[in-house]
Amino acid sequence: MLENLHKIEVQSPVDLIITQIRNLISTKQVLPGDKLPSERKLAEHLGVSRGNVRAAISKLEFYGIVKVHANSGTRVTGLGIPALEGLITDILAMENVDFGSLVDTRILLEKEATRLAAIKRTDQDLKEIKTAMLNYENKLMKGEQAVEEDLLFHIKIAEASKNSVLKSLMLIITPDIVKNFINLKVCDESNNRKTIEEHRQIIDMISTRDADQAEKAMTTHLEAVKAFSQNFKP
Amino acid sequence: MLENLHKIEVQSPVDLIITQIRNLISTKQVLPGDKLPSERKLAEHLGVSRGNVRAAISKLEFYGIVKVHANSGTRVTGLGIPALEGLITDILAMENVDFGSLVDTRILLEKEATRLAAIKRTDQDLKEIKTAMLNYENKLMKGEQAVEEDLLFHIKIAEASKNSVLKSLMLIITPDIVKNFINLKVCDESNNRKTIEEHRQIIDMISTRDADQAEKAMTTHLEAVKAFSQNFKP
DNA sequence: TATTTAAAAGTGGTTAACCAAATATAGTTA
DNA sequence: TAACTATATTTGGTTAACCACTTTTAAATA
Repeated sequence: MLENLHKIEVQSPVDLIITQIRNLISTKQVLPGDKLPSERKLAEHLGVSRGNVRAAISKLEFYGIVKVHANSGTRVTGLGIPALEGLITDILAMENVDFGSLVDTRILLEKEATRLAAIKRTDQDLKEIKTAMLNYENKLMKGEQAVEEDLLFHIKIAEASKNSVLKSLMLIITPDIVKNFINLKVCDESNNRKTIEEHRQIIDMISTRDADQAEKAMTTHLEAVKAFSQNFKP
Repeated sequence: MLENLHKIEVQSPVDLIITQIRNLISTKQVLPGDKLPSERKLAEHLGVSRGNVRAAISKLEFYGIVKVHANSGTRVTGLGIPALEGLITDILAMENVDFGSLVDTRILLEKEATRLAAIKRTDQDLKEIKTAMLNYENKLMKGEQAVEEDLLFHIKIAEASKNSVLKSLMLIITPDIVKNFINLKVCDESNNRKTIEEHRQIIDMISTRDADQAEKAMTTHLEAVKAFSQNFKP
């Protein structure tokens, strides 16, 4: 009997409001550059409190959809209406992203980061990467999970690439990776020794500034993760 | 005389609060899994209103640093303390990213997106890409700027790649690209004909499902942009 | 009529009080 | 003593009033 009950979609007030405002924009009732209705009017029309409208607009500003000007108004930014069609929902939906895409994209970013790191790393970078690696190994030796320490090792490499955007994007997808790893219990204890060896090889190649080999080592390291993820596709 | 005046760093209250909370976490006064002090106590200690603390925590939740539980408390998420060291500031600083990194990373993402699009595109995808291209051309013919339409063309390709993360990341960096393009007045009218031709080649290769040639065509298309950006490095 | 000026209406920003749910505490009972 | 219960406290969520600044409006002035 219970299987006939459908899961209730809890949709927070602010998400509802965001949807409404998006409609306002995509139906061209508000053009880019135009002012959004004031927070008070929005609140009254939507039948919610101004605080909720405020929170929704705050999110919208995060996504770069609108720009609030103190005491003056909130304007829709120039990024054209057409692009907005699916934009907001897509970014919001990133939370429920499929693991395969996540791993593929991670590999793409990390390969490039490793290549660049081999070329542009400073001695200080190398030192920090090694420290991160040791932190990972130590935690592993104590028999604890070390997903976060592992990720930090990779982020340090991205840092050494001197490409700030590359690093930022890695930071953005990192929480999702951590979440999925823990959910799926990816951490295979038997692979620890192999992982440690692969890390050391990557560092060696970065250390000797061999970009091609560094990228190759990282690719090898990540392909195992990808193979694993494919076994868990729903 | 005026040159002796230093620009005043306007730092909004919430950014200050975020910094304080970050310190609280990175100095291990609050461990992952621990509850953050209540909003009221934070507000009192920091000498600000609870609303500001609320806004700061909201941002922190966006970044995945904390998770708020209604009527119970706000907890620091598992993503380890070490990674937090520079995380928040880095993401916040992404607004002032250097154009070179931005273009490099865009090329990286787009090459992969184009490759995948050639393989995985549906007929519907192809149709939408062509529509986006025509929108771009039409606006160009009217002598208007068409940065946004250009970007939308590229986003449609990312959509066809069927890799949601890839698309999301492109959406994230798109506003920055638009901003910089407009600031630098990159749109070179003399290149219009060349750009249109390159777009058509990319579509042809995606249409015939030739992944290698599609990626190559996209690379050619973007290299011009990269060359331009290097002439404008500060 | 064109320009200036002053008042009023509107804006986002901020604050303090109140709400219901979750939690901790003390009291009661077996 | 242990388990349960009722109460008090603490929590994030919500609301409405107030603030300072901006924009609009309309009146006064040249």
